Amino acid sequence: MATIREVSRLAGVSNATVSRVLNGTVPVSPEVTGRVLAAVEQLGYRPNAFARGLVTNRSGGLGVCVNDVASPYFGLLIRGVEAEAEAAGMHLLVSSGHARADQERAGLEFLADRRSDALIAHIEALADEALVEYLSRPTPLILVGRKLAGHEERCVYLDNEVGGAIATEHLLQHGHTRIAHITGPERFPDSRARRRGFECAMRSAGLEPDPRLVIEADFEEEGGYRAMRELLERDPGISAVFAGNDQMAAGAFAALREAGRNIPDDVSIVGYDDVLLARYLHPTLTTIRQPLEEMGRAAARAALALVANERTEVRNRFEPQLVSRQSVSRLR
Amino acid sequence: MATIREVSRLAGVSNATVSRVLNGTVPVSPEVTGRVLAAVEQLGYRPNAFARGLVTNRSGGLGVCVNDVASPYFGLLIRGVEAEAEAAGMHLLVSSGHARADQERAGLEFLADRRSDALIAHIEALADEALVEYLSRPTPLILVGRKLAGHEERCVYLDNEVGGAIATEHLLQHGHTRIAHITGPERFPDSRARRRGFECAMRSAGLEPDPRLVIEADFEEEGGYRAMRELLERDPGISAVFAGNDQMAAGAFAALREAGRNIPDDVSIVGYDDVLLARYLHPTLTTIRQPLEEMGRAAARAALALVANERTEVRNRFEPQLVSRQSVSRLR
DNA sequence: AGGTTTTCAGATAACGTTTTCACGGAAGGG
DNA sequence: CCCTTCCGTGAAAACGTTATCTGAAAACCT
Repeated sequence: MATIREVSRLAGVSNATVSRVLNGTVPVSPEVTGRVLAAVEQLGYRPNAFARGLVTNRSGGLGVCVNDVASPYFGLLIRGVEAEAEAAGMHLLVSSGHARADQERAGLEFLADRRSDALIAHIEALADEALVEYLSRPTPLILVGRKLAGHEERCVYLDNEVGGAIATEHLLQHGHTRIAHITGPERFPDSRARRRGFECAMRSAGLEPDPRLVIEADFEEEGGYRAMRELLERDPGISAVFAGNDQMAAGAFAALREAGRNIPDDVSIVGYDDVLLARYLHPTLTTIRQPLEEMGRAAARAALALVANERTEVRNRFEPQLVSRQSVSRLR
Repeated sequence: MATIREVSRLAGVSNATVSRVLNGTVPVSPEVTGRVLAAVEQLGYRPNAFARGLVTNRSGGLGVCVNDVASPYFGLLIRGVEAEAEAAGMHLLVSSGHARADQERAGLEFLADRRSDALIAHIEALADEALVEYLSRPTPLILVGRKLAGHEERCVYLDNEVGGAIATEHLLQHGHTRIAHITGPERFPDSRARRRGFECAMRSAGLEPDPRLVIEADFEEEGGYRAMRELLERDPGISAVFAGNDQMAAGAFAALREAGRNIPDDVSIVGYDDVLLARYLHPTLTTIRQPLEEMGRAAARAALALVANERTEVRNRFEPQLVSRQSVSRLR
């Protein structure tokens, strides 16, 4: 690979001048600029990112730490981040935390060590205190999908309690009262918030949520399937289900069909997230939309602002929104 | 951030010794090792990746260029790459090409400039000649989902023509003869190969494929929906459809349902890819499985072998496989 | 015991940029 | 026309590692 020195020799100038032409930091005469550009072209010169980073202390990289790159949920999030990063001429470094504290920790340190200019992380396992400590480290960190009290400006989040309540109210409004709830893993703050929303909405309607109708699953299709079977056994009279995410709702679909129940005539279902598959299910799934792509963009903008040390105003708080499709009907 | 010099001063040794302890390149006495490690710990020292890269010319990064990080297809691929990279202590740089030649080019150069140790790319728009040229560049490149004649060892691919044929034969075996085909964009080699497989299988069965029953769409749900409507108009007597990917099959589902056709009793459908949603559709989708995650792993292993200059034997060629579910039935 | 090898650790030279400082010449002001 | 300001350029000093080259002491032979 050609170096900046070779370019400078060929152009008959100093390496400093080549640097100036390429970065546009200081005006250089048109004549010299032309010679430099020609030499760059001729040698196919590409600046060495390591050397540049060593002196500027910038990598142009945005670190992203999520659970699983292949899940539709994170796919959308990353797409948003990527769009914003690309527009800013930055690239993405990704790392998976797999929702395990040690791996999340390793992922964050890994990305920071590689000198990401900033980090965006969807952390599920690490405790609040640990995260607060990370917030004070030199690499700017934006948390998405989580709200840290006292650090809201560093978080891009959505009120899952409100989302859980909206989902539940939608079912209540359709006349349902025996409503079951399939939650995500207890250890995820999101799961707990959605559950609180569910319980709160039930109580507001004068109904005491039956603990036997709340069952924990794993945010996966298979878990939703098993949970639904268990629920039908516990109470065959269930007329509606609020699933903690769309994948579990899809599993519940399968279990209900297997039990000969029609959706939505016998049992209504509301999901959560509005990932792609919600529109592919049959009947299409009524769900709570999280504007994931937009949240990814917002997180990226916030991160980039921190890097540039700008006081850009970004949107931190997003609202869950009901997307009404075909999986809910009025109780007969 | 603490530097290696500060660590060396605190430990009362030279910076070279600290480097040796940390990298284990040369034996160092236990006593000195202990002092160094203690100093590292005390200062919270983290080696500077830029400085290290500058001298080793390694970044520990694996560049990945795909169309769209959020699509289920690429999600699986990336998951495979990521698993293998993580095991090797490398991290992922990702960039989107959006299936446009200029962006694919920009993505590859971007990643190479950032000194990825190797690149893995799913290139759809760039021509073969351009790719061959990239193969000769200093950064090792592995192509996935594409076979470059004469460079098979640098490609991880699947025979889409065989896949297209398998799908079609499956429908033929169920007695169907009026079979339509919804292809992906003509400009994608994969689309063309699947189509060739379709036509080949038809001819082998003594049927001349009707060009009016082959229609081009965009690999998206919406495109599949429109294509299916158009097909029904052209020939209401179609009894089976081979869709170029699962998303378009899902779109076709919607169009068929809208037209009052039952799947699979009135119309049978076969998809392609076996992404997550194939199992969520109702009825579940019979499709051609591409072992994407495994292909991602193979590509990563091949790339890592190139970096290490090893002659590791990796699997280049994968076989498409029929996954029989509920969307195909015997012609009545 | 004397010489030779081995072992461990220090000094220092890269690596390829950006940036600071200095300097000569041109332009501008009185 | 001289003095000052400004502009464009070059020389050289970082930036923080790893790796090479020495050197001193310790261990090993005969």
